[in-house]
Amino acid sequence: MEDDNLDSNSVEEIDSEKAYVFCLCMCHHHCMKDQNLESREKEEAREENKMLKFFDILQQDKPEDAANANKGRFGHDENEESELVSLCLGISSKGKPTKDEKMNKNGTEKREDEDMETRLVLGLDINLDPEDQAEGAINLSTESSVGEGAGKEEEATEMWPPSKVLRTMKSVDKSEASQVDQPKKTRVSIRARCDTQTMNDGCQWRKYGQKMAKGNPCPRAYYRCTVSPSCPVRKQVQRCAEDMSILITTYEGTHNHPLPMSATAMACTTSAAASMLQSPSLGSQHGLVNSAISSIINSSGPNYYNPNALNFSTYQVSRPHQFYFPNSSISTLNSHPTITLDLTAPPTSSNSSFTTCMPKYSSTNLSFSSGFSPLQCSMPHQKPWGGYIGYFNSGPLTQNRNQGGNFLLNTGNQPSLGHHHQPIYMSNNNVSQQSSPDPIFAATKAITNNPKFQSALATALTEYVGNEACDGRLRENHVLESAELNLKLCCENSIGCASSKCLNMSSSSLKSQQGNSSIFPLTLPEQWK
DNA sequence: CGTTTTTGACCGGCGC
DNA sequence: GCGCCGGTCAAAAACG
Repeated sequence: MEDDNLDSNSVEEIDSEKAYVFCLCMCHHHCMKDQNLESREKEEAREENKMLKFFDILQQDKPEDAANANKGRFGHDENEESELVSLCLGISSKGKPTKDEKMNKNGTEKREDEDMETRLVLGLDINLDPEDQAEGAINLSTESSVGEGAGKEEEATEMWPPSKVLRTMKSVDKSEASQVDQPKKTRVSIRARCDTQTMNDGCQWRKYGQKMAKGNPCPRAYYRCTVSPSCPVRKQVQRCAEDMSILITTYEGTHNHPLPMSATAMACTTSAAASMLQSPSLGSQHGLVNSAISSIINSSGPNYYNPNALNFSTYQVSRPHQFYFPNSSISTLNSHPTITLDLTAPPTSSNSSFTTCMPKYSSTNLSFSSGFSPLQCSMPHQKPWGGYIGYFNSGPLTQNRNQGGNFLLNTGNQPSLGHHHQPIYMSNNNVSQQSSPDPIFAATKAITNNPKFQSALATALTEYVGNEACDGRLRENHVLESAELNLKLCCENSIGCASSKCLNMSSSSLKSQQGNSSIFPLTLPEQWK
């Protein structure tokens, strides 16, 4: 990331087209061999930096937003809420807690975080420990609970301590042995057709190992997130033994840093899936998933670095809401509860989601047949009504303005089987799923499209906001409405995650640039007003 | 020359 | 205790 020389005038310099180009830059860099494409990537990266800088500028212009956000995630100006959709996910404020600075022990890390101030933080971890939940410290993992969670992170700079350190810790503090009873890190496994070594999910990964796994002729590769040096997130990538065109990517852990916007799609999806897996009722009742969504809000607030970021983690579930997955099961293999999102199932008539495909694995299986990839269009909310065309994985990304404010995406369906990429046309109202699965968006959409999921989320938000977040300034009904709208946006915009900076700027700052087709999907679509 | 990948060694958990 | 297996480490090699 370079481009430190942007001046404040960059706001005017960013035209609408660039604005939605930048979000694509990281989506396909692993797959691009072509020199021209590489150079274009660099250009796009520069545009992303511009946009990030742009966010900071806007944030500086509106310090009250940060203050409000620190009060509560719904603490926007009420007048604005009539125009804006209040996702309130992952806004970074200049008023970040000082622990940010503590984490930035050297200049490099600090700059990295500065660059990512506008990015989102999403994680898989939900702490099942009731005490931690009460504190709003959310963590799925037993191991990573060392140093994770809102109440603990200040002492921890190494989120995923080396095994030697872990061993030492375990030997020192036997009192924590109770955690042994808890499952290990929750994993979210995503099956998707992919002809490249890894799915490009927007994050930066470094390979640290490769092993032959039993029962699979293909080696399993181990990657760790390198966006932040201390990020504990790991992923495993392995080809499916039965179908080599299917890539199984398993995510584990929570990013302890703001995510690049292009990575929020995956993070959002895995977070939602993990949230469902972590439902207290799921363990004892097959197929019945407790509200993933009551877990979306972390009440005591601060996310690791970003106090306003939405962490898909379990807030106290005072009133569990449940919804049903026809074919789900839990895998506790290796003590790792795993939820599998199967994005390879053939399309069905349903475009929402939880289809009735039988589980392929003895884990929580969600089969999605809908279609397109947030891997490529990971920030369509940057310009959801403007649209672009992208390819899943290795195909070239091109852009195409769509007059009607619609979203046009070429998913590069089943790239391993050819390169005839059929475009998917998505209107504001629904998604035509004419092609086969495109991974993460499908998952996100499937999860968030579930009416019960929406209802549960809305209720959870209502409870949360009504009780705590807004000092009584917002009416519950208003919040509920917002929550429902947010959910719709989550689905329609494919990732369910949007920077609230986008929210803040969408109406007042950017209307002139985009007209009705704001690059930020934060203006309320007509049909929802 | 810094970063990333490769790959054999090592470790811990688990079942027998 | 032993062996198997999954996962990680770290030195060397490769890469840009």
